[in-house]
Amino acid sequence: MSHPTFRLYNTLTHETEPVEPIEEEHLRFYSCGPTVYMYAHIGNFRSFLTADFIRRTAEALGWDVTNVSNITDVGHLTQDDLVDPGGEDKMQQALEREGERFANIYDLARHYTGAFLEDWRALNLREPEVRPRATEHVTDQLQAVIELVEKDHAYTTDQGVYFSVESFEDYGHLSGNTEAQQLEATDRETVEDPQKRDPRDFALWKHDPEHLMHWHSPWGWGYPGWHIECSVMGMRYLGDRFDLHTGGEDLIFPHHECEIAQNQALAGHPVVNYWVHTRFLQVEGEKMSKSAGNFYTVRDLIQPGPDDTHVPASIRQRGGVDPLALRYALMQGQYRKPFNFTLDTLETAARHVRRYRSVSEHVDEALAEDAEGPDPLGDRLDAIYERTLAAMCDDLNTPAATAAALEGVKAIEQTDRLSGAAARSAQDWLTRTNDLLGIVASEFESNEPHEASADSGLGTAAQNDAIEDLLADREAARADGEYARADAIRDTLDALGIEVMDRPDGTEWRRKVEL
RNA sequence: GGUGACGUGGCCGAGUGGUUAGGCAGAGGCCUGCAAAGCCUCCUACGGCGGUUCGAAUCCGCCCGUCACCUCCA
Repeated sequence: MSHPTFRLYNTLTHETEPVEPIEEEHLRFYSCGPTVYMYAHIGNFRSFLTADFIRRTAEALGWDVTNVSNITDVGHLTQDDLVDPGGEDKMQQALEREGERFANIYDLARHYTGAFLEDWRALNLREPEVRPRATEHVTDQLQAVIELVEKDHAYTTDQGVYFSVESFEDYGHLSGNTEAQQLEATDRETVEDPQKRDPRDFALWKHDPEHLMHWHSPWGWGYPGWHIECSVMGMRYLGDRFDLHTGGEDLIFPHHECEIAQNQALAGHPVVNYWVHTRFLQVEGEKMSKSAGNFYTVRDLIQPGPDDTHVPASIRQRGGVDPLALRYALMQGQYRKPFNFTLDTLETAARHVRRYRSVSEHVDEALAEDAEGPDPLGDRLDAIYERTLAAMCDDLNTPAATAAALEGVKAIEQTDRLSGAAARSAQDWLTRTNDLLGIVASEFESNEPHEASADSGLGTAAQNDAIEDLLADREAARADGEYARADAIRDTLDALGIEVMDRPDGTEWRRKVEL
């Protein structure tokens, strides 16, 4: 079967280009990961999801994938173009804010790293082949800085080491920020390093023996600049030529611009062919911010605590939404366009995810029965899958892909009685669709003790028994024509968040998804 | 001020020259004891002004608006 061409928008060229891996059918790419100083929010994961879809699409095409995704566990200054030893960094601020929770900065990093990985699995993102930590690669970073100084791409001052932007003529290509005076023109409240040669120069190493994390270097105790870690870890694991690099749109400048300069200065040639950036999302039409009250971490939505009052009560009361619903909701905008995340979208997503689960269960039942009969679904579902894959290959058009896939759900639902052959086709389609989109079933459930949540269709055995008892009473009442009593029982169930559905072949129930 | 992205029906969002996106909400119908769920039908838009063309949401120009980055941020 011939596959569609995988195309992605390349920030470097401003064009949507066919993805042509350097090694045939082997995509190698680097994804900028989080700084672990707080719980990751849904915007962070929109960006990580982009990397996950690049992986899944490549795998669906039969390619091998090597993905490196870092964890930044070094606290970097809030102004990385200066080496101001008086400044505080994000992780240090977090530690001071949460001093009672953590014994030191490493404790804090460990905690948030663990939480991040939990969220990652909950949202059904596939694990990268390599997940390097910045703190474990400081020696590599130091060596890179030394090399840059030796090659005259960097110079030292009393306060640290700077990359000399002047030494790299292509600086500004990625972002379009080519004018030095633009950077000078920006208001800066911090004290300049008087020894800095060019306002655009950025720090590679900061001299600061007082920093909570510090390492020994030829320039005394200190810590590395922010941009150098990704250059170093990328090339360490992917070599000095690899295909693609992802990140949020905010990283275009300065982070990726600086990374390109470092890479090229070190390697002597371009290192990365495609740069892919995910746009920020908004929440309910506004920039997500704590002050606006629309700032959601992943765990705010999938397992909110009773004190998380900024989370809508409807979500808190039901113990959070299905993580796959959050994943589905985040797919309703293409990564490269502005996306307005709303609770309405989340609720719709929860319904669709439940629909997939329901169809999946029916297919399982039909497989067990394995009835004789034709297979009206196979060809239809194959065509739907091809359209889904084509949408993903078209610059990760996830809204179009989910729209196409939903037609497959309908096709299965509309089939009155699934033969064994039809069920096998349906099962095969569900598996392929889940491999590509990750919205049918979690691939990590076995790793994680999944707490029974309202819309997982699970629930405690005792609860389910009570519901079954009520339904039995209702059935008896209906059989006796006592509809008033039957409807009263239905109202009781409804108040418990249970939907009752009388189908031709019997009564079914499920938990509601209204948020 | 500089750089870039984007503007589609009540809402979310596909669609790059001529033919239905889809979903959500809403209306009607089928089914049901009544509901719910599901299914069927309906609701037909492209920021504004010019231009190119037989024909533009789709190409070009200008304008308006929104968002983001230029300072930590996915």
